[in-house]
Amino acid sequence: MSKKDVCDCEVIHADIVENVRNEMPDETDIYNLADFFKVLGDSTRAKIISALDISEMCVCDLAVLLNMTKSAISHQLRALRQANLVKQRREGKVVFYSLSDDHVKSVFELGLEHIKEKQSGGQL
Amino acid sequence: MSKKDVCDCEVIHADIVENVRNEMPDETDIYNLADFFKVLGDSTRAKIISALDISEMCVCDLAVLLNMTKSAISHQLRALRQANLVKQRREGKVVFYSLSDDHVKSVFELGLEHIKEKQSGGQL
DNA sequence: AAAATAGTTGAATGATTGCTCAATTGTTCA
DNA sequence: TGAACAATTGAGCAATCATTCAACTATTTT
Repeated sequence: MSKKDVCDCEVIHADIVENVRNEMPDETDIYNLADFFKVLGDSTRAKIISALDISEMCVCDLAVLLNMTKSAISHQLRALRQANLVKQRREGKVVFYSLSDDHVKSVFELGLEHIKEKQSGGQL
Repeated sequence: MSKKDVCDCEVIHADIVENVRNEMPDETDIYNLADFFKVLGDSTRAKIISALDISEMCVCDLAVLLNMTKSAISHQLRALRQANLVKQRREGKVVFYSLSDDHVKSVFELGLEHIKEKQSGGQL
């Protein structure tokens, strides 16, 4: 048994651990999922997504709306693009961004439900 | 007009910007939502949640399952606890953790749909 | 009371990350 | 062609964060 190399404790419930190990989603999927949430887990990117959920916008519009530089917005749009959350459309000098699918909207709405519930339910 | 203090560009579509500004969710909500996703956006915490979704587990079990120290697991459980994602139950020396509500499960499943779709649909 | 085990906590550290700044690309218009 | 503007990019910096390490609390057992 070499599992104790890293873990500094005995297995308490070997049966549970084995069962969970077999039932757990593929490690790669979990990793990708965490990366997906990581992209959503920044307030600037969350604002961008909330905005694009209402209307297609160009980089400059987003910069004015969020009171940030075009550069900062562009950097974050890059992250959103790489995660397949937004798509772009060029019209002359202007690049318009919009959400690339409906999943994000659903995920956002579910997340909002969660935080709203915790706001009223428990006190911090 | 003092908005140009930060943004280094002219407003391209003032009407769109104003409309979006009025329609956007409350800034506080977006901020809390981003914090919620930030907690999910780490592979260790995502694994813990995936595991607890299958069975209640103690810190030691999780440490063995994920091949990490109890300390590292405990630190992450603290983050999950503060975000109201997990709850604890003590039984003697052992503390059992479990998911605190169903929202997380739904959010995870939606997120998985998203990444599965992108896997088959587009190539990197 | 003392030993043993499960879990928590705080400080320290190495890695990641968001923004700024400066330079560059791409497009339009004179 | 060159000036003007939208957007992108890379390097650098400060802040955040995940893990380690060591010390500590809590509970059980002898």
